[in-house]
Amino acid sequence: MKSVLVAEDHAIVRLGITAIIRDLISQVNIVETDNFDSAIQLLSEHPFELLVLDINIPGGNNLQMMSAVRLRQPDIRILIFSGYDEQLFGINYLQAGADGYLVKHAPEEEIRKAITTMMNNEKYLSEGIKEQLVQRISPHRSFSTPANPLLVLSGRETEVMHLLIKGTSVLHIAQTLSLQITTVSTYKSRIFEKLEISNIIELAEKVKLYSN
Amino acid sequence: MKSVLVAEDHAIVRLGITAIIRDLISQVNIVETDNFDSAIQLLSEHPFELLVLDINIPGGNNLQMMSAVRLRQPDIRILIFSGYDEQLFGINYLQAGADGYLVKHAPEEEIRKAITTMMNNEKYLSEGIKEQLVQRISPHRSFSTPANPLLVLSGRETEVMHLLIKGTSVLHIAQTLSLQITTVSTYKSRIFEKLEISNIIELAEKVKLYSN
DNA sequence: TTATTCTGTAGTAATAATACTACCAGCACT
DNA sequence: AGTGCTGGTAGTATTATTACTACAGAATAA
Repeated sequence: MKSVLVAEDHAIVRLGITAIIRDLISQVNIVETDNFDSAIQLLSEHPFELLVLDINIPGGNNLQMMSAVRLRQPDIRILIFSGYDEQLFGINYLQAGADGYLVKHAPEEEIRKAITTMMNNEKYLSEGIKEQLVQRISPHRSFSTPANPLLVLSGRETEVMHLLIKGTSVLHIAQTLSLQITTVSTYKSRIFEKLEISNIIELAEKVKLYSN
Repeated sequence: MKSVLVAEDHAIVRLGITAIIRDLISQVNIVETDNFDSAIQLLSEHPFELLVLDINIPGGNNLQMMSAVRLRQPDIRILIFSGYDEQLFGINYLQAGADGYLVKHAPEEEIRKAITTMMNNEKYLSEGIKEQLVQRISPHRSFSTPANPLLVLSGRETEVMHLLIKGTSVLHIAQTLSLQITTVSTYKSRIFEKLEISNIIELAEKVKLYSN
C-alpha cells in the first residue's frame, strides 16, 4: 500500500489533491497536514512514497525545507505545489532537491499527470518550468526572446523578493528567514540593482509582468 | 434535483468544492466553469440554487458581478469564495448582493457549514466578517459605509496616496508638495489607518481594486 | 587551474520613516 | 457658544532601512 503525505494549509486544496490521488491510485493511504512542523514530525514517524508540499505552508516557506525532508526520508519523491506568485521559485526548489513542480492553477489533467509521473519515480516539470530551465542555462540570448529578468535572481534573493512583494517588512523577513536585518537589506539592494528598479511598487509590477 | 454552479478558475479548488458538495447533498447536479463570462452564459441558460463564485475569476473581479448574476437569476444564492488577500473586501460584496462569504483558507468544517447554511436559504458569514461588520458600525464613522473606501480620504491624503502608489518616497513627496517629511508621514499613517492596511503593497492593491 | 564573478552572510554608520503628540481652524451638532 | 471631530500641519524621539564595506565559499570563465 502506497503512502502519500499532503502538506498544504488550504483545506479545499487538500480535498482536491486527495480526490485526485484516490482516483489515480486505488490502494493508497493519504495523510494530510497543514503545517510544516507536523509534516516533519510525520516524516520521522512513517515512510511515504510521495510528499506533496505547498511552498507557502506555515512554518516552512524556504528552500531549507528540501533538506529537512531529505534528512528524514532520502528517497521520498517531493512534489512542490506552488501558488500563483511563486512560480518563479520553481527552479530554485528543483535545484534544492525537489523532484517535481506544479502550480496551483494547473489544469486537472496536468495535476494528474504530475502525480502519476512522480509515483512512477520520474521527475515532473511543467512546460513553463522547462522553459525557464533552458533560459537559465543559456542566458546570452538573442534579441528575439527577451529573457525574464527575474531569473537573474539567486535562490535566496528570490525568496526575499517573494516576501517583499507581499508587503513584508525587512525586519519581518529577517525574522522569518532567521537572518540579520542587514543581510535582508543587502538582498533587497541586490534585487533592486539586478532588476534596475528603485522601489517596491516597481518590484511588484515587474514580478507581476514577468511571472505569467 | 438541486443544481450548483461553481465558478472558480483553479481546478483543484473546484475539485475540493465539488467533493464537499457531493458529500453534503446526495442528489445534486454540479456545473463547473473557470471564467466569469461562461458563468453568466450558464446562468442565462439553466436555473441554479447556488453559485459559488471566486472573486478573482478571470473576466470578473469586481462588484458588478453581483448585479450581473442577479439580472439572470434574482433568487440564486451567491457564495463568494475569496483568496487570502481579498478578505478585506468581503463586506463590499455582501453589500453588493452576495449571500455568503468564505475565504479559501477556511477549514473544511467551515466550508461545509457555509454550503449547508446557504442551501438552507440562509446567509452565511464567517466570524471574521461578522467582526468587521461590527467594527464598521461601531467606530467613529456614520453607518453609511462608502462603497469605495478610497472616498474616506481627504483631498490632501488623496494627493499623497497617489504619489505613494507610484513608489515615491516620503522624502520626495515632502519636497514635491513643499511639506515637512513628518507631515507627509502623518498623512501616510492616516491613509493606512483609514484604509485598514499596513503597507504600500496593500495600498496599491486596494487602489487598483477600487479605482476602475 | 587560476582568476574572477556570484552568493550568502553580516557589521558600522548614516539616512529615512514612524509613533506619538500637538495645535489651530473649520464644521457639525446641541 | 460650547463640545467634539476632521483636516492640515509639524516637532521630538525612536525605529527601520539603507549605503558601504567585508569576507569566505561556490561557480564559472579563461
